[in-house]
Amino acid sequence: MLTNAPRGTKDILPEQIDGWQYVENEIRKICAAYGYEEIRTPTFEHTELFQRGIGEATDVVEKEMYTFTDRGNRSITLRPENTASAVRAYLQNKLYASGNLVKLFYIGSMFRYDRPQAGRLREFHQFGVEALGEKNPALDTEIILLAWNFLKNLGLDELKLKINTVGCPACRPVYRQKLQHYFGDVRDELCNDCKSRLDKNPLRILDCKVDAGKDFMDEAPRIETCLCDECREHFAKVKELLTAANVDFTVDNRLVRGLDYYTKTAFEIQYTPLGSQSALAGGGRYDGLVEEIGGSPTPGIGFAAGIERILIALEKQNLVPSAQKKLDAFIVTAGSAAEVCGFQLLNNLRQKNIAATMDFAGRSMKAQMKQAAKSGAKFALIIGDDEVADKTVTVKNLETSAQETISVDEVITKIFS
RNA sequence: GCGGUCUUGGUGAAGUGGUUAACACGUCGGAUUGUGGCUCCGAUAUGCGUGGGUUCGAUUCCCACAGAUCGCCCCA
Repeated sequence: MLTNAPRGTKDILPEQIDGWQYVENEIRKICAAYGYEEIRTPTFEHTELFQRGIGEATDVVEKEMYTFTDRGNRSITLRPENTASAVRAYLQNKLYASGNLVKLFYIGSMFRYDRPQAGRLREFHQFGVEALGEKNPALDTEIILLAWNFLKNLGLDELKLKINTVGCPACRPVYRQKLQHYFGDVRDELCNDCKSRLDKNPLRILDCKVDAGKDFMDEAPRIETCLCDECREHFAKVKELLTAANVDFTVDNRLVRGLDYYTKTAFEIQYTPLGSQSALAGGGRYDGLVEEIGGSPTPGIGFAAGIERILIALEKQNLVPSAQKKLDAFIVTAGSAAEVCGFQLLNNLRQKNIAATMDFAGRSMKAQMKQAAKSGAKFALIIGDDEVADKTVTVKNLETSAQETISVDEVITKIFS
């Protein structure tokens, strides 16, 4: 118990950190290229921010949040996603004051109380971007391209980009009603989940896997038939620009985002080998969110990507580079006088940022040599009684086995410069 | 939240209702004087996820719980 991290959490160990840093560096690179700046928001927020931002009726808010009352009697929630926080920070810090489009990205832990699985943790890490203040469909495309190129550049194959439009407050209600009528007629044939979705969120019936094969699905009304002119043109433009950018995508009318704030463009990038947790990134436009949180009407669009999932995908394809951190030197000593000299030398080397270490366990010289070899150090710096007396060091090149004895004072200049 | 599978040392694992829980890797030590990578020798689980139960006796059978994993769900 004491030695087990809570269910759904994981330690990221030193041997895994290369992959994380690699992905984080790639994130920073591509965000710089696209003009997105990093923001870091608090790990927890007022519960109400998520209730309002994500939507009361969503699964995330209904049953997946880590919510507690703090000692000051505030209802606090560990962030289940970062879009609401980013928008809150945008408003609180008046980032809109620049008058320009505000482009942000973040990397951080998110928390959802879910049943853990490979690629699904209770504390997990997302990277995401948000662009606030512009409704141009070119921006939708920019965001999709950022996500797509990011994953492509990592070398992942078998990526699938799916896009859809979910309408806006003018046309979605119309579609919603149409669906309710349509599925209402075949209510008895729906699975139990979908029966309750019928009232809450009929759009979600469309991507139900239980009912997927049933006859009435094919005939279900399509959103295209209900879109208002603005949404139709917007979607057409996004598709046109994606095509111009030479990106393969499929329009999936069943792609419905689970968070209430999405409007118009919705997209998802899947990596099919991941099985049931195949969504690497997902996002879309959320033109109503800023207003919902208390700002003046401001369009926005963004996406989030799961870093653990990306790493699983990279591992599957052997794409995680291992940065070999080699030691420059391993100091080997024999005798207590030598140990002091060795320690001095160790300190001097480190002052010059030369990666060095020595044995502190009092092992035999032979054992120290073994360790030196195993450490990957290029040089063994050997100090025994003779060297102490002469103020010298025997430098052995562990790759070539060549060795020479030189003055201590010359070690840094002769060997490591 | 629902259903299935799994859980043996630092790692990969074999195995049995009953005296020493195989093997391999790793780790540590040694093979005479101050020198590694090869080879050889030796050491390395009072313990078989946790807690109960059945039994003369359980790591092996039963139950519960926990964790991992797969599918559902959800989503990144």
